[in-house]
Amino acid sequence: MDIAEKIAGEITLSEKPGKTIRKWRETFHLSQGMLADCLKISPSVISDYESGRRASPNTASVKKIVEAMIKLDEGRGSNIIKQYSTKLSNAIFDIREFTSGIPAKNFVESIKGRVVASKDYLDRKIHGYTVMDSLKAIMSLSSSDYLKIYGWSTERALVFTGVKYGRSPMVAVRAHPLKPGMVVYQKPEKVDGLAVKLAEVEKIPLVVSPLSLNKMIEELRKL
Amino acid sequence: MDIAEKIAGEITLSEKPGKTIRKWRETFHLSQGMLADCLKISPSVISDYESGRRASPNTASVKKIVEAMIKLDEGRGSNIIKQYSTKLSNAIFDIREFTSGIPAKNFVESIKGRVVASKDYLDRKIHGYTVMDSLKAIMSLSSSDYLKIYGWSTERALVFTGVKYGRSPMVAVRAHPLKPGMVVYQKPEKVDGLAVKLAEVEKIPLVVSPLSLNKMIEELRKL
DNA sequence: GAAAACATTCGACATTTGCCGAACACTTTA
DNA sequence: TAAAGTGTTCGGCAAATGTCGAATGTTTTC
Repeated sequence: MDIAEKIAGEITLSEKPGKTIRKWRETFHLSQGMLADCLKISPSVISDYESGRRASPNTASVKKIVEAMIKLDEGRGSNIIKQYSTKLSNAIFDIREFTSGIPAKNFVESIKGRVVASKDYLDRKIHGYTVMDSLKAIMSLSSSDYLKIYGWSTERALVFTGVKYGRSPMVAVRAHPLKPGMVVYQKPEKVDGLAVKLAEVEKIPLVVSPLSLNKMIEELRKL
Repeated sequence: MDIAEKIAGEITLSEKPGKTIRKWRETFHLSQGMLADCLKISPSVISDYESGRRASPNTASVKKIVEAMIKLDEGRGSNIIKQYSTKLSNAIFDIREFTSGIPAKNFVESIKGRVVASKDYLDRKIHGYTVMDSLKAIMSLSSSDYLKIYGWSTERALVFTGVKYGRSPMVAVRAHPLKPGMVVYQKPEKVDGLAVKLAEVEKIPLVVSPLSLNKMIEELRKL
């Protein structure tokens, strides 16, 4: 279930689809002109929709509009979800997007990591990372905050510090709809068997790094 | 986000809306005739939609169809999510919807429960419950499966058995977008402090029952 | 204040949809 | 096998939509 589906569903089920279209356009901070340009149609079409001149747009039109809004937001690198990031908690030590994807293997090497689960899934690219304190993150971030730690891309490594056995982070990852490209535990005492199993089921590489927090961030900054 | 929105969104975003309409109609085990009767239209209309004769149904039609499907399933007391319960892992011991909401306090009393967190939020109604094995559920249910354990209503009690300290279930609840009306631990050894904190943050009553699994189910069946 | 950006209204019209019902086809039940 | 239940196809047609562009209005920027 992604955001496109949610928006499309909401528009479709609305008594006034046009109003809902406008609501979402404004949420994305898009002008009618931008939307119309993206769709290569006249701006008056968007205005007609939003005013309710057409009481019941067809699915093809709604689909095009929703997809255009998402595409435009993506193109600006500041999606609506990121706008809500201003209130990040102090659970996050570092969060970065790479300018281009880093091979997962290189990422693991940079933190002298050892893969303990889903080793077969290291052929992917990592587009960013988030370093956070395990307990604080779980304590302070509810499910709707998770998109904050994912930043622009879910193709990222979630790095948990303050991990003893690492069961809770993997449970949280398991329960949440969005999945990271990799999970890293920084200097755990030991890795919990259930965490390994959950990582295998989710096909998410689970990596252990022996570096100190500062050293690890230092190395990640070099990527 | 409810299931109507998901279905409507999926239909709208589909390249072949008609096929998706059919998929969901069959998922609900409804005949075209039933759907047509409910909507007071000719069955051939439904057939035309599903065949794709109309490439792009309008939002009003999709809305009516989706709402009719949901209404018909409700009227039969066996919603589609419940039907998936037959394929649920053996993590689920019991799942039920009440015909009307039960006061949370009565629910707690029936299982001789003791509230250990969010006691102030017991003024709500509980519309159903799901009894599951904590570890098995976490292991076998990913985030998209959570709707299975929630049944038709999220206003339900999630009852976890096989709980030692109860941290993982609360972590999972914390991470997931949908929140239950109550969380119950059946005979835990002890209750983990973080679990209590998470329950307080989420404003979800956390209840401990001293009953055996069978005894507790027996009592819940009496509600 | 002027220009640019953004938005609205509305006539027009080709195209598509919502819906009907007749005729037919297929599947299930007794 | 016959009847009942379910589904399909398609001609027909009124209504609605997608879209244009001209004319107009509103807001923002310099």
